[in-house]
Amino acid sequence: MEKTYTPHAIEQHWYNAWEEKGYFTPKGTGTPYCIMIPPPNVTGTLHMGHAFQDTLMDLMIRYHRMNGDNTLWQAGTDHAGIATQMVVERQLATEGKTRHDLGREAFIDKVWDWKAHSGGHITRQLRRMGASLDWAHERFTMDDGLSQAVREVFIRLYDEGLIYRGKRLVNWDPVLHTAVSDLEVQSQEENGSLWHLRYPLADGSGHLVVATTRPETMLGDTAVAVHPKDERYQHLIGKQVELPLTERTIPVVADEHVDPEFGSGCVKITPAHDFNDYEVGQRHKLPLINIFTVDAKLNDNAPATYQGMDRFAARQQIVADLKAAGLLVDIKPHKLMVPRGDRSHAVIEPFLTNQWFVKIAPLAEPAIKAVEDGQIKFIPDNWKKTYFEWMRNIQDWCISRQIWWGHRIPAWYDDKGQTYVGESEAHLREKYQIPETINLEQDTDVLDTWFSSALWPFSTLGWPENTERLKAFYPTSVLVTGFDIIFFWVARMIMMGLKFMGDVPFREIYIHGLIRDADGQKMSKSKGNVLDPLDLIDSIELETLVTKRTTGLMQPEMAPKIEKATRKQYPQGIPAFGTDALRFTFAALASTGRDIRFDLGRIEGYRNFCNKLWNATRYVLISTQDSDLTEPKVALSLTDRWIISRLQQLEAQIHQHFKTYRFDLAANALYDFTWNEYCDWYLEFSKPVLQNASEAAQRNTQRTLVRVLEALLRLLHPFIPFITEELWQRVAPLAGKSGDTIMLQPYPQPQADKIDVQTEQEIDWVKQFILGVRRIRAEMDIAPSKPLPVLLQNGTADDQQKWQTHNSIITRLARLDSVKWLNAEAPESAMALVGEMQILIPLAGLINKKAELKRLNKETEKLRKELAKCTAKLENPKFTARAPAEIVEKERQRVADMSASLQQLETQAARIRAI
RNA sequence: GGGUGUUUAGCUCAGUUGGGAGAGCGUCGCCCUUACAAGGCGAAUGUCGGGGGUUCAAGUCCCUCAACACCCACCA
Repeated sequence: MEKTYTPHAIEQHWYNAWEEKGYFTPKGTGTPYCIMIPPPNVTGTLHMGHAFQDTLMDLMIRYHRMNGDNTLWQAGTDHAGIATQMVVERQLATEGKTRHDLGREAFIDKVWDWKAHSGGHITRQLRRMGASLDWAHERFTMDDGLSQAVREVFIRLYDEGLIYRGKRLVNWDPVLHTAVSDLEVQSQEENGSLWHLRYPLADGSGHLVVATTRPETMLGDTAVAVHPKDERYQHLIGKQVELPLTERTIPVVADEHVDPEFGSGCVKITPAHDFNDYEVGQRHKLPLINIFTVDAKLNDNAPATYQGMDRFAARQQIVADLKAAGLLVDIKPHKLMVPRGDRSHAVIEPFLTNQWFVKIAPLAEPAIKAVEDGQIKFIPDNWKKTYFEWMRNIQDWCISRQIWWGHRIPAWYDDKGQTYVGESEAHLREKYQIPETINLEQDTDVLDTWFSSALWPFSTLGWPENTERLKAFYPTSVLVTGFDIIFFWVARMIMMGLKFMGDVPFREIYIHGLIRDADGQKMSKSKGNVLDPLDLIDSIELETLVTKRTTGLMQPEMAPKIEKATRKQYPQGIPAFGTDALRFTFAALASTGRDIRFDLGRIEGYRNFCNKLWNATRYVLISTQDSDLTEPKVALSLTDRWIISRLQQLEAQIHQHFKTYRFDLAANALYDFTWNEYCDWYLEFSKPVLQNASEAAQRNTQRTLVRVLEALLRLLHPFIPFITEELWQRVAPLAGKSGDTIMLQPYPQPQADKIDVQTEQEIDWVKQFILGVRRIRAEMDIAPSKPLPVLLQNGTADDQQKWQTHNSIITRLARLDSVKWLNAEAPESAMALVGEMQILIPLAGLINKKAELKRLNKETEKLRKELAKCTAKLENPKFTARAPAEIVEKERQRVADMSASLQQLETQAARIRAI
């Protein structure tokens, strides 16, 4: 076995072997356990958020698979409509073409082509993470089955009146030429101006002043509104004003929407280009005048001089023209929230178009109830508040998109504009007896990507067919996702699941935190602080990292700053830590309800942990070579029983932590047991046994070394699958285990009868003894190599018995020379206490008197403080009267123990002083 | 404006029903002790954000203030 752990040598090999042998496919028997992967975009590359999320899912999946459940982790990717279309369009752009040059069909072929060649990137990366997804049943949101499910859902919702088409004001992306949903609009604060414009009254009796951040929309104004109770403007209500730059006059209306405190208290109303104004327009039956084209250029409804101008050019021109006409009163700087498309970053325009909507209220109601009733639980529980907040204020969902890549809306129109919704043109002609002479045109729109994602928990399992997989795995067990898509995805899956399956899509929703950089900043390309999980696994040279971080920036001027920071933070680049270390880090940091700062120090520490495990295994293998490890013929030793007992306690904890999604606590418990109990103590205990003890005792210890390690590897496997498989292959045969893979071995279950509290206490005594000697040695500056003579005094019969049992271990681990029980007066010594028993190390030649006094003093002080606190508590009559009896008793015991120790320490100090 | 979270050692974070403040990293000593220097042994370190309250007892429960972070909605 190699002396040092090198992750690369083992990872690739084991993953391929697992996948080839079909270990990721559900075994078909046992309790079903299922997680649906949140389908990554087919265009995507794995980022830290994915890596974290997928690690958590793989942990649960491997845990349940080992527990014997019928375990499915459903694989798949999302067609990601706009994102994918943009990728392919960008590619076309390099050839100087647009999608319109190709036409719809050829373009879509091109996208499929792209998917076939480049679409598998992220699934390959998932494999590098060790994710045990059922690749054999991988799905894609646009494959035939899922497309069929999408049509079925659309048609059924339409037939029930839950999908409708209407001309509405929607969020329009003038760059992508499509409607987007409310959720896809990101508002951000930007600097703008508030223009104060004068509108003359039509009767020539004066004017009023409106304030606006968007002067160009004035060309679409159809009213001015004032607050009905605003005393300043009572006389204006019902009058007409001349709309400057146009030939039109518009009315002054009274509406509650107006805030008299803001601006001038008069608001221009543009119903076709503002959501609030639209509402006002509806209330007052105002006409809607659309002044924009799909590119947000001024259209034919605008005066001729402005037609064809871009909205921002038109703004400047209109302001200039108003100024020239003496109608510009004031320009004030003003901060405002600008709505931008989350994909194109273009300023979103409220725009009047025909779109398809899902009537959401009837679907939301049962979805709210499911969470209220606890049929679905959020973890952490708080997220349900966010969920309710949104669901109770939910708006109809605009599901049509004017792009090409996606599920085509299954609606056809005849020449008279009659709408038919159905499976296909042929079906419809059949169903409605439409002769071929009547032309049917399919709607050109496609569906919002999230429409198909909403069906993911059942469409992937074969719905609308009632397949075996669907029966077995729906509802799924848990959904693991980030808070950012609770609205986009989680809520919509719940609504669709309840509607079409009659049951919730998952029983629990585990919401994890965000991975941030070491300074707590969000990772983003523009900040140049992105870490690539694959670089952490494989390593990356500084120069490559710098190049990676500084190319393709939206703001290239940031490059020098990013380069400098990167060179400073990673002067040596990033070393290879391996997948297991990365996974363990994610697990260890995954406390619930908290974002994670990812710090290289942590992953390094856990890489070292893997190395520790590697070397411990090496020791065990070396120590058990050619040994007979059959059933023990004599009783196990106390140290053997101790580590076995500790192992049971660990196993119980791990199960508990999985149940409560506390992967951090599970990882810490495993780390602690492996390093601080198994390696630091048990392996050390085993050394004297293997050198000196009887053959039977040796065999028992060898057997225990192997068996505990074997169980430990299984416990660790969900966290660090590669190294545990590699090591298990070597250890398992010695432990009498057979099987092709650790992946399918049973997860260890605690056995209550092997928990032995008394033995744990006894070994604790041994540890205290050894630690006492080590402390004196270190603080007295005695060379670790020098064996020490020790005298024992004041011990009980029990202490003597324990010493008898464990003397060889203690002698070795504490490096003792000789040990004597003392009845007579002790010579001048340094002292440590184990309970009442004194461990004395004679001063002669070894120990500095002053140093020992100082050391005793320090311990005495600490004890005295603690004792004072406890005594005060006990002297309080209210405490003894009201606190539970066992708490009072515990305090009394502590005071007794501390007083006894204190007295011994003081006597010892006095003795040394007297010398 | 509405909502949610966070604040514990130098740093990153645990702290389960209120009952002796913990871990990792870092720091400081000593050590190449035959599994491991990616290591071993030992040590130091806290007005648990501030204030108030409930309680015999508060990091933990309640109120309040502050700082930071995030989400939703917005004033044209």
